[in-house]
Amino acid sequence: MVLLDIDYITRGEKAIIRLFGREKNDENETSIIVLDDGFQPYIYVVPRDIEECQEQIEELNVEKVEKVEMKDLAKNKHFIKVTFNHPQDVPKLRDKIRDLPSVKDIREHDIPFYRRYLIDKGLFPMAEVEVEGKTVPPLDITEISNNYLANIFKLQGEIQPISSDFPDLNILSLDIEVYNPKGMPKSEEDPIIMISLSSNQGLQKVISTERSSLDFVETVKNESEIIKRFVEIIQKENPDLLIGYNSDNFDFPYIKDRAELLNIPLNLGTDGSQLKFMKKGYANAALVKGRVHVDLYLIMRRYLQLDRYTLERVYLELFDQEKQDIPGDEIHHYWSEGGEKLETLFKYSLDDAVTVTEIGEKMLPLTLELTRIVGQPFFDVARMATGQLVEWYLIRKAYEQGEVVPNKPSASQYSNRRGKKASGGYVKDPVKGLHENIVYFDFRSLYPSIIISKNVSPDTLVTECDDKKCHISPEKQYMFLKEPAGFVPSIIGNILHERMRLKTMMKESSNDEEKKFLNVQQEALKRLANSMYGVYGYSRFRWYRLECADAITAWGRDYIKKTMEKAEHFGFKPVYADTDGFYAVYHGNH
DNA sequence: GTGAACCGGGG
DNA sequence: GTGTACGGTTCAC
Repeated sequence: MVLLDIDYITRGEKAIIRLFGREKNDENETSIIVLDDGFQPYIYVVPRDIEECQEQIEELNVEKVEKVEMKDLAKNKHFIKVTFNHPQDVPKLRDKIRDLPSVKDIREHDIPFYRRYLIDKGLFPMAEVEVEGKTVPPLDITEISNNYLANIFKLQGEIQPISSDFPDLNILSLDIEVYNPKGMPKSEEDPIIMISLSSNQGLQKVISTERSSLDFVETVKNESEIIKRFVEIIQKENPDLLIGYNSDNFDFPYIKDRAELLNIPLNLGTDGSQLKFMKKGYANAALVKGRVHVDLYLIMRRYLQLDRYTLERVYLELFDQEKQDIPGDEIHHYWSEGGEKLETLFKYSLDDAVTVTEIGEKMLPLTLELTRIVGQPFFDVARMATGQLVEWYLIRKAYEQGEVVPNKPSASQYSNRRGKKASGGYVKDPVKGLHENIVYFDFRSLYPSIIISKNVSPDTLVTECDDKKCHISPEKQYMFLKEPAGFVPSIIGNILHERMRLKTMMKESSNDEEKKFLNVQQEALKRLANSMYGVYGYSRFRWYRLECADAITAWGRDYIKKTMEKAEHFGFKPVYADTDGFYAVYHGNH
C-alpha cells in the first residue's frame, strides 16, 4: 500500500501507531489503517556518572534503562538509552531526568513519536510499504464506529519499505464562497453560499442553494445541506489529497465554524473522524485523518518568488494566462442580483477550484518527491520551511549512522545566535552603463562544492591543526579535518551523486513520462543540496555552526574573486558580481 | 534608532 | 502533541 499519513492513538496505557494507507487494484481503491502497538518512545541521556545515573533513572517510572555506545559529532560516547511506556511520559519525565545530579544532558527528547517511528522503521510516506499479516482484523484494540471508511488491521509481522514508482493519487480541490455584505466574512453571521469541488478524476461541481442552468451546479435546500452534501461527496470520491488555497486559514476553519453552528458532523476522515486543527505556532493547519490536506498557498510562497501570492497572480506566473476575478467585496452583489451575474459567480467559483487542481498537479510532484527523500509525512513536509526539511533529513541520516542528534537551541542560545551573522557573499557594485557582449559565470553549486571539498562540518571543525591535516579557511582561518568525511559533507556528497545518477538516467531514457518523473526527483535533490549550505547560519538549526557558515562564504568570496581576476586576465571585464556569480564584458584584446 | 505590532492569503 | 512559524515592513515612541 501507499503510506499516506501516520499518527498515534492511546488505548489503555498503550500508544498505538496508525498508518494510513491506500491500496489500488484495477478499479478498486481501498483506504487502509494499519495498527502497530509494538513501538515505544525513548531518549538518550548524557551521564556524568554512568552507574549512578542508571540507578537513579531506574527508580523512575520508565520501561527500560540501558547503556549504549553512540556517536556524538563523530566521537564515540557512552549514553544511557531510556525507554518510556508512552510518548506523553517523555515530556513528563524528561525534566526530572535532566535535573538529576548524575545527568549532564538529555538528547533526542523532542522528536514526535510518529516521526521517530518512520525513522526507526525506515519508512517513507508517499512510497509503497509492505504489511505482513494484515489479514487479521483485531478490532478489539480500538473502538469502531459504523461509519469507518477504511479497513483496519493489526500489524502482525513486519512493516517494510519497498521501492516504488510515483504514487498515482486521487486529488480533490475545494473552494468556498461566502455571503458577506459587510466586509471580510465573519463565520458567526455570514453563511456559506457555495462549495466548489474539482478533482483530477473528472469531478467538477458547485453545491449551492440557488438554481442554475449550468449543469455543474447542484442545488440543495439550505446551507446545512450544502455542508452535508460536501461531506458525502468527499466520502464517496475518497480522495488521497485534499487541496485548497489558503484553506488552512480560511476555507476549512470557515466550514468548521458553520458546521458547528448548524450542528452538522464533519466526518471527513477515513477513520470517520472529524476535521481537526493543529496549532503550528500562531498558524493553523487543517487536518483530515487518512487524507492529506495541502494548502497550496504555503507551497507557492516557498517555490515562487513573487510580489503577491493571490491565486490570480500565481496562475499567471505558472500558466502565463490571466484568470478572471470577482473582487471579494462584490461577491454578495453577484449573489443577490441573480441571473447572468449569478451564473458568472458559479463559473468563477468552479474556476477557482479547477485552478487549484491545475496548480496542484503542476506543483505538488516536487513536494511529493521531497517527502519521499526527507521521509516525513506529506502533510508536514508541505508545511515545513527549508531549514526544517534539511533538519529532518539529517535527523534520519543521523539515525542511520548511529549519531545522536544535537539538541535544538534553548531560548537564550537562540537569541544569542540571532544577534550574530555569518559574513555574506562577495558583491561588486554594477558598473553603470549599457554593456554589450555580456558573459555570465554561474556559481550556483559553489557552496555545496565548498562544503564537500573543504569538508566543512561541525564534526570536522578543530581548534588546533596544520595545513597537512586540515583545510584552513581564508580570513578567519577556521580549520577542518581533511579526514574522515564529515557528517554534513558526506550527506551532500551522496545527494549530489544521486542527482548526477538521475540526470544520466534522464538523458538515457526514451520514455517521456519517465523523463518527467526523473526530472522532478533530481530537482528535489537539487533543492535539498542547495538549501543545505545556508543552514549552518540558521539560528534554529540543530547543527548550527557560525564558524562553518563563515568559512563557507569566506571560501566563496575567495573563489569568486580569484575567478574574476583570471577572467580579467583573459579579457573579460567584470561589471557586476553577487555571491554566486558575476557578469563580465568581453573586450577581445587577446 | 529601536523594538513592538502587523501582515500575508482567503470573501 | 517527544509541539509552539517566519521574514519583512510599518508603527509608535
